[in-house]
Amino acid sequence: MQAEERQKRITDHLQKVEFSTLDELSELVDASISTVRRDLTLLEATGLVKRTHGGARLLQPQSQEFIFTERETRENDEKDLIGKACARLIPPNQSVIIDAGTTAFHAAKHLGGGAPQIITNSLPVANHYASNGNVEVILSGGVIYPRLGVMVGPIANETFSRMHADYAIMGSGGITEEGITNSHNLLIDIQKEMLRAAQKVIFCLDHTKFGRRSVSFLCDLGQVDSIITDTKAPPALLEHFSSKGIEIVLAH
Amino acid sequence: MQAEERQKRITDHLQKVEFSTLDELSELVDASISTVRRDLTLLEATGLVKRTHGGARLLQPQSQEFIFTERETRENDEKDLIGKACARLIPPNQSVIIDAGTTAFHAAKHLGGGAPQIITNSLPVANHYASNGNVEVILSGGVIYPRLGVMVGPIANETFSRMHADYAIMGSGGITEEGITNSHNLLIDIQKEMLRAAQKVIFCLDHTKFGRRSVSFLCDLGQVDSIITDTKAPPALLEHFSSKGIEIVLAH
DNA sequence: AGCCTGATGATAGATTTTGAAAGTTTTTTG
DNA sequence: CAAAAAACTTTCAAAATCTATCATCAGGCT
Repeated sequence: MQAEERQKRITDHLQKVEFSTLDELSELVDASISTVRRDLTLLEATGLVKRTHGGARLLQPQSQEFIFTERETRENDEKDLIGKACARLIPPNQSVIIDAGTTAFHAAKHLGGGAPQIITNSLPVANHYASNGNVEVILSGGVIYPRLGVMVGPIANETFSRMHADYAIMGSGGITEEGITNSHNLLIDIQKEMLRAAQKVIFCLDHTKFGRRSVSFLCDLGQVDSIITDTKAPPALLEHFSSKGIEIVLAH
Repeated sequence: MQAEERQKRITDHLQKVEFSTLDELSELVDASISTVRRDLTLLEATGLVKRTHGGARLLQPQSQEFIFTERETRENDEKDLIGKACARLIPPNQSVIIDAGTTAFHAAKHLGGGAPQIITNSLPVANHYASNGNVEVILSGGVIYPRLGVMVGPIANETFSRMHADYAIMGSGGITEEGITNSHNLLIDIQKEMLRAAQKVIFCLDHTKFGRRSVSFLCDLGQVDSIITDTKAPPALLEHFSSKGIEIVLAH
């Protein structure tokens, strides 16, 4: 049997059983334990499978969650730091709108303490708090945009159009001197409503977003109160934003 | 069995029973008491489980992943069969409202094939389809009711009040000759809207629900088109419902 | 052919995990 | 309150598993 076929069979098998021993796999693909070991090391590098003592297990059991949740978290010291810095900016007991997207999600993770009301259109954020009794989570509703777990469409729009909140924690695809841009039109409309609904607007943007321009225009800099980013953000741009009266927080 | 699988089984078991003794766990995973102890110390470090004298208990009983999700499924042949039978009743390409609750959730799992529109206030149902591109899921929005992952409140109510759908797949706390009852008032209002919005109303009720009466009245039998239950349901009551023109489906 | 390459299976020594048996602490019982 | 029982921690040797290495073999190339 070919190496690729073996590896496919192994992953398929793991999809079904979640855990498996080396013996089992070795018999399944009719190869020696050594070979299965080697296959597993390769598969592990792809991120689908995790080697364990004596076998392997599926890394993301069936409902592949959403693009983030655990996987991204590992590598993202950066985003996580931004998230923490953002959470520190928010006083306890405020109502907070949380945008959909990985960066905002990381901020949400650290909000736990004193946020009595979280308003979001992000399914991952909702899941994160759903089982946690001491935070009130309001979901916007709407059509689920599959891979990202965002709710979009008229229902989501309308919910936000009728909301008011103390803070909005936002993410986006890019920021330049001309303003903030994002990639999806469906999201833009909702984000505009979020900006309108919030007293204070915080943008969480890692350094890769600076100087980038996505397809759709979201808002100009006048609507932004704070920007939280990491230490690799270009100082020139930061200086410019600062001169426009935007609070800049460098997460470290 | 390998370490990780053992630990998962232990947590799963604890999700169900909240507390368990070492002997019990040791037998469950077929390992020595020493090993179970070690596993528990590890699990305790993750924060999910708390060791106690003589056993372990779940640290955050609320965080049980909405009580259902995927895990319980395996053992629930009964509810699963009801779910399958329900899915068979629904022609392809219909819009389907799905109630929150375990029974309706099981029906949702089997709908995948030809249901282009699912409308629900259940977070678990949403999660189940969120990563699956070929089903359109509309979430009602609302405040998340922690333990169950249901969205409730005015936003949810209003969303449903403006919807129309071909089918509603419902669950409830009890059914008697006088009608259908459920336990939470917050849920009742939404369920009433669901019934109104749907052309055809299907109730999924396992046999334990027959003859039981919960605190709040939901609807009388005239509003029910079909009841799906298991073979242990009391024939006398079934006969009575049938005589009122309700279609009865026994899942087997 | 002859040589190289890459994959495979086997083996030896290092590492981890396991179960059991010490001794200590906590809980129960009289 | 003290003794007994149960449960816990620590320790240790055996068992299982891992990594690294090596010999073998099939296929490709000059």
